[in-house]
Amino acid sequence: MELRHIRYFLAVAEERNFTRAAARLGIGQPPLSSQIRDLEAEIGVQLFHRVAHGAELTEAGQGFRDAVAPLPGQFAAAIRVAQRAGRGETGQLGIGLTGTAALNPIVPDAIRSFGRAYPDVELRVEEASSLTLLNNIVEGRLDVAILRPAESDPVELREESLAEEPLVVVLPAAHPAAQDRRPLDLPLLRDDALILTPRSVGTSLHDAALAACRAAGFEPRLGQPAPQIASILSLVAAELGVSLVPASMRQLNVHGVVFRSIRAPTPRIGLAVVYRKTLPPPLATNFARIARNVARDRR
Amino acid sequence: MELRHIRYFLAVAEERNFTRAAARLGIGQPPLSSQIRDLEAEIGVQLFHRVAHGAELTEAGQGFRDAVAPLPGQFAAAIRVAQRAGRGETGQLGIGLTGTAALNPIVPDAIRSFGRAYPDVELRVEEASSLTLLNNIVEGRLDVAILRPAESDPVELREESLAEEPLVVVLPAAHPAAQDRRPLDLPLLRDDALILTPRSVGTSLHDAALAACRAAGFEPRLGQPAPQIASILSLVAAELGVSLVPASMRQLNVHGVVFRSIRAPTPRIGLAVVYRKTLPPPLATNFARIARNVARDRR
DNA sequence: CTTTCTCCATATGTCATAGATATGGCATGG
DNA sequence: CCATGCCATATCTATGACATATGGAGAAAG
Repeated sequence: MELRHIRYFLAVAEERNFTRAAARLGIGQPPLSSQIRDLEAEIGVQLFHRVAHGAELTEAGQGFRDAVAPLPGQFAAAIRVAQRAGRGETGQLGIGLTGTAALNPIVPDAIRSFGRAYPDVELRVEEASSLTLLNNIVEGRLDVAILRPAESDPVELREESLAEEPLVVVLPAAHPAAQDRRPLDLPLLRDDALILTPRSVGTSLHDAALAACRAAGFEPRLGQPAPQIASILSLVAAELGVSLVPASMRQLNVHGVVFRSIRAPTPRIGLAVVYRKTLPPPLATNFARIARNVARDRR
Repeated sequence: MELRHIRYFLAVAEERNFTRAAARLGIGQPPLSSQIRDLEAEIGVQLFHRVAHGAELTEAGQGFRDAVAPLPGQFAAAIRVAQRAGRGETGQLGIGLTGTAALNPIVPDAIRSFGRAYPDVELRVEEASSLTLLNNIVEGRLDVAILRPAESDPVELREESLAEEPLVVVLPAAHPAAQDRRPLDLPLLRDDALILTPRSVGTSLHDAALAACRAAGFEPRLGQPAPQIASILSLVAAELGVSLVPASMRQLNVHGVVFRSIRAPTPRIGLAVVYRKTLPPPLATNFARIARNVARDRR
């Protein structure tokens, strides 16, 4: 049995007339009769009484009609579902964020915009280190991520830059350089311990901070490693050292720390949206597009 | 799109492998590839990622699978519905009864048996005059009826006799013949008014009663007509006359009336199940069969 | 790095069958 | 009684579903 038989059957059931039903279906009457006869033979039950003035449903035909009437609509609905999913308007989207990326206002903006543009998409947001996120995307556990891009990121991923922001210095409130509000000369920190997350957590910020110090002409002394970005601020507040962080972390109001911008050449760090180059979920590219738009409008 | 495409799609989606899916479907791999390609072209969306080790569902494919997975089962269910209805195991059955037929114990027995044998059939029982019932059956408003058959019943109906029962006389308790318990000689009633329903309500009992009197050698005097069978007893109790009724009406305990059987040759009246000769609903023939069985077992 | 295996796509031929056309039978109605 | 409307049968055509043969590409194995 094929959908064709159902469509033909329903047409005859509605018209109560083979000839008119055939016309409506755009075929001749004999093939329609033949198809209905085949259908009846297959299910072993007569569906129509052929009477002089047309065709009447039998009891079996009525039951059959009730059972199959919704089927053509379900076929059509399935097609629409597939098309919408193909355009990336439905489904699930797993978004990954790193600790510092989540603090950049572009990120909540982008997620909010996406949620409005694709209300039928189920969002799943998780925070993890850059390396975890990149791995998850490569292996398909995650669709897209916003993070700090690094040279070492896998080549099979597409990274689209969203923004660049300056690094700023974080000092304990009691630090001698904490009172000055002017841009700070990095070499002033040459004697302080530099608190960073381990390079295994995120290469980008780690490398950017080290590179900034070296560009300023000194090799920093590394202090205690911080397990996560947010805990850098706690360690600084505890006067265990100083650190360099993206400017957007200024919005974290941690007691006992002071942020100071850095005198030119100001080191900068990027923010990028990342997804698979091959077979990207349509949702992922849609999300990336919206994130780019949000970033552009903010610039 | 045809059901075939759905079956093929679901097989590939499950096997994640065109070759195995084709084997399971009993066709070759190239035609399967071709059918899937046609399906994708029709809905304009790629459903599978063709990768080295097989085929993976795209987002669209996953949505499509969720939407179409139940369809093959629904086709099968529709076939079963039609087959059951074709065997007369489901649907509605309209049963008509005349006033006197309803009193014969065969009738409730038959309805009860049918309800047990076909629990999925929705029963609709109505009581009306023979002529109304016969008309309703001819015109399709009713499927089957149990009534007192008459020669004048439409030939396009099939009547299957269920039983015959004797007529008995109904007398007012004060009637001179009411005391005797032996079978009564009909001519004893030649001076009493005979109370009957109008011939337009039911020819059978009307004619049978008149015929019995004439066979007994007298022309009865007709009393006031009774609108329904049951009201005959009330009119007799009111001493407006006597009547002849089927023996099964004895179970009506109306105060002030006495039943007496009739001396041979005892007039008899039939009980029959009636349904259309042409295009009888399967349920109607099933009901008639059960009614015949019940009647046979009671004999 | 080459070989081999696996799997899907392409190419081509065949056959089943959906459908067209022509016609006949059977009711109903003027 | 003939005209009309409707469905069934008969026959032909052509689309397309499927089989067979082959190619190409990636992964696994040597």
